[in-house]
Amino acid sequence: MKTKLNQILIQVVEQLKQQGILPAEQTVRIQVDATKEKAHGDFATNLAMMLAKPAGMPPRALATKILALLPQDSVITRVEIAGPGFINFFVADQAKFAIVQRVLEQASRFGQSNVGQGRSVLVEFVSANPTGPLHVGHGRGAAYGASLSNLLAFSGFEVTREYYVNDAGRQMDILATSVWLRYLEICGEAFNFPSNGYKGDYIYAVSRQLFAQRGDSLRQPSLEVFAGVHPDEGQPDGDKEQHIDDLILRAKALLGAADYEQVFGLVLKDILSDIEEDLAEFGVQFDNWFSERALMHTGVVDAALEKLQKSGQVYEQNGALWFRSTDYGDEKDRVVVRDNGLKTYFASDIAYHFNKLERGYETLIDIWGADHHGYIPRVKAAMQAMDTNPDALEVQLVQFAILYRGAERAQMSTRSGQFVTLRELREEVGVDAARFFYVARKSEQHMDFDLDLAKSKSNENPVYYIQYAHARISNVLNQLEAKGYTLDLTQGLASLESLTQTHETDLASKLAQFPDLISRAALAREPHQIAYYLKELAHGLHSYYNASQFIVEDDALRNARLALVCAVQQVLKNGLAIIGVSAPESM
RNA sequence: GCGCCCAUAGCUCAACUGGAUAGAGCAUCGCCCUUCUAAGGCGAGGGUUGCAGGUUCGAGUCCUGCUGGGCGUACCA
Repeated sequence: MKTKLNQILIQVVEQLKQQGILPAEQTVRIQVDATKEKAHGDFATNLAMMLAKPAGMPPRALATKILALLPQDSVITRVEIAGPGFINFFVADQAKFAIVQRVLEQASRFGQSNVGQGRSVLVEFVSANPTGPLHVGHGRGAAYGASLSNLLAFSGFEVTREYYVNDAGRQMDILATSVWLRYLEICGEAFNFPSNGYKGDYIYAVSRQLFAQRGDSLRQPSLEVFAGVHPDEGQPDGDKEQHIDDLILRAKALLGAADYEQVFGLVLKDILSDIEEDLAEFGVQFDNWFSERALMHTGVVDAALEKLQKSGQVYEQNGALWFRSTDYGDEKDRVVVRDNGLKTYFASDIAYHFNKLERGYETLIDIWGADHHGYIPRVKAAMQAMDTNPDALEVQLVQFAILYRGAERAQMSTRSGQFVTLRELREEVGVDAARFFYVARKSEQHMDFDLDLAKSKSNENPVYYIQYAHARISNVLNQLEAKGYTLDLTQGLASLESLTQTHETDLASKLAQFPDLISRAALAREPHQIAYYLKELAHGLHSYYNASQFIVEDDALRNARLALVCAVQQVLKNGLAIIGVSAPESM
């Protein structure tokens, strides 16, 4: 309907040009919107107001001219000029119900579009360091990324979901060393655990696993382990960073390359499989787990650096290698190889983003925590320096969820071992509520997450409101059989003209908005719009349910109502599927 | 200091990307279960959209300057 009005208006604009009312070279963006208020009809356009100036006449006068040019159409019962110059269209009730048949025919495909035009998109999200379990902060990125990916796939994009595994670098060494130290404690060694080591329970679990596999064959006397190690924080002249770095060197030296690798590999595998399982239970799945270590070991990072070197975009200073990111608008140049010879995380990221494009993706969507926003200019700079288009990268920042327990703010820190994990959240609140809660908020909006509220009053969560609407319809269909009727959709679709209630036309209009809403949400990367739409649709259903009985004696009326309600159920289901929430048959 | 993000009802959030009288849920106060599920419905109250200017037919939305909060500003990841 909306596209039809669009086409009509395009023709009207052409005629205005021919009549000399509009300059021939005038470009126009036709805008037709579903109205918020019923008094304004079903659709409205602001065309006359947009063109008032180029036409050199008042909006309402122009609107009158436009009205005269509109072709007769049986579907449009009335057109009127309103307010400052809006043109409102009133659609015949009977035409509104045509959507019911479309929904039922297209079923799970209803709402799909081709706005993506088959463009290949790589959506990279979560990508949390594998140094511990996911916490609730990651949950928001996971929920957003998964929903956005579904939304894009539904809208004609070719989507690949990727998790970048930061399995290289110092944090991983600290982790491996922490595991070994806990292992030594299990063996019976006594010492002060480094203040900067990882202290979570999951470290013990891996250490016990290590002990089970290797007995005490990796044991070293603690005196030997701490020999020559810089003192820890809290001791005279102590430095926790220096302390842990020295311990890493001791671990590597005392264990040897092969055994160190085993410890490293054990903890990495343990944590990664835990993350993968955690996400799967949260309804989030990846097509690809992309390893940073692999990127380094296969020489991809070196190749990227070499490319920059050849084009003269890196230089040496103070023993480090710098990339001239200021040439591309960054605040300062960035180190890619440190004076100790280690490549920075940024070096891998240059190679990684180049690699993404090399794999053939046209659009790269990175979903990052908002604390990484300062990182965007340098990555874009690198893409430009690597001779690729920086506009191919689109960074979606997700703000932190600030956790509360009642009025008290809960602190999160992976290393102190005090945090709320995603797993705990799932168990307390449930997957559906958690997914919905996260995705119902605009991603760049700061968000307060009150755990006490989420679990103690979970019945008040809006997700149940939507699910309830879905379940209610299932229940009606069950009741239908219990009362000895059979659903006859063919008759229902043929009898839609018997639907005359406001609730019914409202629902039909709402259904008709779904495809457009999906396209808009996909292009804006805003899955939260779906959540709000579903609430409104559910509200329409609940109102209708309270106002009239669906299972009535009149066959035609009964089946018409049921056809409408089945269509509502289908759309609820499609929308919920995109945001990763289940559509229960009963509650 | 500089940069990015945010500020909307008591609370948590929307507002179709510049449109008409700024909307929902929670909380508060009235009603509605002999009916297909009351996890529901109907209604009421609640607002100078942080403040001050500007842009235009029209601003919660855009521009400038403040105020207040978050984040960033590493040879960390």
